[in-house]
Amino acid sequence: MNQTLPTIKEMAIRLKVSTSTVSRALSNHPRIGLKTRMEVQKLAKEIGYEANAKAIFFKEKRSNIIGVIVPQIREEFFSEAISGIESIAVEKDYTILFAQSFDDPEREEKVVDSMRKQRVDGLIISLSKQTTKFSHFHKLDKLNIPVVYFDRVPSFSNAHKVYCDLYTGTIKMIQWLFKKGYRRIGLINGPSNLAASKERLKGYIDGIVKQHLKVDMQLVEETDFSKETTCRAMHKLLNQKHPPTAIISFNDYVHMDAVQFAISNNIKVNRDIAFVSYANLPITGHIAYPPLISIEQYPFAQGSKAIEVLISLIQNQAQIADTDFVSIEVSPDLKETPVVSSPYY
Amino acid sequence: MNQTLPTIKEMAIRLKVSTSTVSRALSNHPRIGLKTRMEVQKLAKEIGYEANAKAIFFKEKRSNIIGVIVPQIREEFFSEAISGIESIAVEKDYTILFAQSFDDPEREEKVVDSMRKQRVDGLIISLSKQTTKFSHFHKLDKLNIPVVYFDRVPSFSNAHKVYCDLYTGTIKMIQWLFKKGYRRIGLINGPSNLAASKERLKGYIDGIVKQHLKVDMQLVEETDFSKETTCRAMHKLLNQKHPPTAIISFNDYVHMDAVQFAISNNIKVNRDIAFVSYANLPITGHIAYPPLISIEQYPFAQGSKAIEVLISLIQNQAQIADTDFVSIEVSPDLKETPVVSSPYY
DNA sequence: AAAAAATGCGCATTCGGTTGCGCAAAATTC
DNA sequence: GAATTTTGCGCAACCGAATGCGCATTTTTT
Repeated sequence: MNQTLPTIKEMAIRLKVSTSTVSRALSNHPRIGLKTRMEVQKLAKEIGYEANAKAIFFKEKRSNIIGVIVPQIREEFFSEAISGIESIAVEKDYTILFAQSFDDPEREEKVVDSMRKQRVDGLIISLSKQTTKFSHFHKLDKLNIPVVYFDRVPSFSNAHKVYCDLYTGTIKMIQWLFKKGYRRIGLINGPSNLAASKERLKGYIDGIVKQHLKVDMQLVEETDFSKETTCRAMHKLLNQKHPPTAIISFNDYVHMDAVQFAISNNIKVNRDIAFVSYANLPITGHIAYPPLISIEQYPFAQGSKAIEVLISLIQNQAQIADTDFVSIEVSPDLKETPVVSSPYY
Repeated sequence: MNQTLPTIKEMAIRLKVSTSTVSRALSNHPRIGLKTRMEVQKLAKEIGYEANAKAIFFKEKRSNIIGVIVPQIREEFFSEAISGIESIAVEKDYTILFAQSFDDPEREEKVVDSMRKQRVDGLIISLSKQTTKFSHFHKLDKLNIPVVYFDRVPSFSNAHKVYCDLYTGTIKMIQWLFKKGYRRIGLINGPSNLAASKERLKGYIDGIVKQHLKVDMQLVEETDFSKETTCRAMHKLLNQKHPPTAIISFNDYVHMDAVQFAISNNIKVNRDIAFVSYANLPITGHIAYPPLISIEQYPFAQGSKAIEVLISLIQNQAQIADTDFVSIEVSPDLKETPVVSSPYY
């Protein structure tokens, strides 16, 4: 067990030169003679010298570490996004410090604090559902730690953001349905207090209006994401005088529950009623009745974009005025469900 | 923009004491008088002083950072595992440095190296499918960085491991099927070169033998995880003189593809043929035909266990002999698919 | 009242590198 | 051959905190 690691000091002693010479020789400083340089580098290789990154980071006041906080990694959207973030990070020699808020503002504050204490070079975060306080983020400003919000972004404008515009996506979706001949379009939305639900509803209403259809709030139901309330919503939608001929589900999970309910009510999925959804998860490639189309939100791309923005912020920190805020809207697309290979365990 | 952060030096000057006094006052050293202590702590609060963790980590030679490497975060098994790791980490004031190998040994080596350079306090890793070289891990030993392998663990014994014994799980599953009256049990296995496939096959054979049934290799097919080969495997299984009455799929994704194929061949799922699987993913709670039972591998628990072992290794580093290796087998269970709420995007 | 112990604080070193500056020797110029 | 430039290297400061040791005071003990 090699308790003491090789340092430049040791090498300096062994080679009877100063530590500064060793340091410069290792970084190929032209002022160090070729002979000395070679000797130093040879010895370094021999004893397996490796600079202590902690010492350097300490002196240089950077760590090459980027913090990433998402509500829950088990949500496929976020695991894809992190995958995108991580793959760019490795490319650019950054590492990812990872944490989850579990949609709890208190935990979010705690993990943001711990990232601050670790002095990450920058932070990428998708906010918890309930975040209303931003004081823990302001503390980052004092340390000059740039923040890029993604997907669940704050509403104020003085922040760097990368997100997907579901409002427009919803309008596109309704346009698509209209073109296919669907006129009574239902929506199983999420809880009305969520921003994501409001966005969808706004897009839904404006989309309906845009096609010169009548907005009928009988066609809008809510789910709290449990199978029960989704089924209840389906029940209400199906048992009206004029039931919908197309149903938009809040996400692919809700879609699956809705489809199951439809089947058990002898409805021919995508024939009697068309089902469409948001998200476009890999799993939908394996289910019997995937949505006809999904709104693809490109989590991997959003993640990649977010870290690219962040790295440029980090590297140009000095030149950036407080008033330049990056705001990137990833345009959602309508996508049919692709066939995918299953992951391997 | 507060370019210069408060340091003990500044506080020392302002209070006309030495930095050592400030340092000790902040940590409530008894040798510092109560009055001085209070003054220092008051000023610290006022100017929002916070010790520079980098300086401390540098001096103390630890970072409170634990590295975690998995093949792919988008595999639900691993995202659950990391969730388990992260939740314990936050509790114990560690943070998680995260990376993926994407099942590429070269990338694995690269990310292990970057974790080493970052001087993580310890490493948790699930190996890539193809890892055969371990030199990058040996380099960690020199730095006294303990490693805990989980799920995909190496075969040599001198390593700390946490994993799930699928061999036993498979035997249990066959016993369960036998008790339910199934006698012709098929297996859609993964590629035969994978350790995970070998383990399942061994369990399958021994399980069949244990029930005094005859091993019939006609009942064992392979998939490369694409829908096509899974369907081909199903086709072969169904078109024999005596087709299986129960089918074990390699994982829930393969299960879904297999079930889809069965349905399109007018087979009543779980009536004509019983379907069982490994993994027990949250998504199976949303599909129409979940496996009758799944082998639950407790990824969250495995992750939690792994980090607990690692933290104890880190904290008792001095006392631990090189010969004490922890090896924890998480016992797999047979589980019916639970109904779950959908995650929210 | 002298000796011993407790109190309160500062000096200087350490962690492992990087870097500005200076100085001597060698090489070049005029 | 003197002046200038280039080459090669070392000294010492610095990053921000922790800490062993020592030195005065003050307090307690005998």
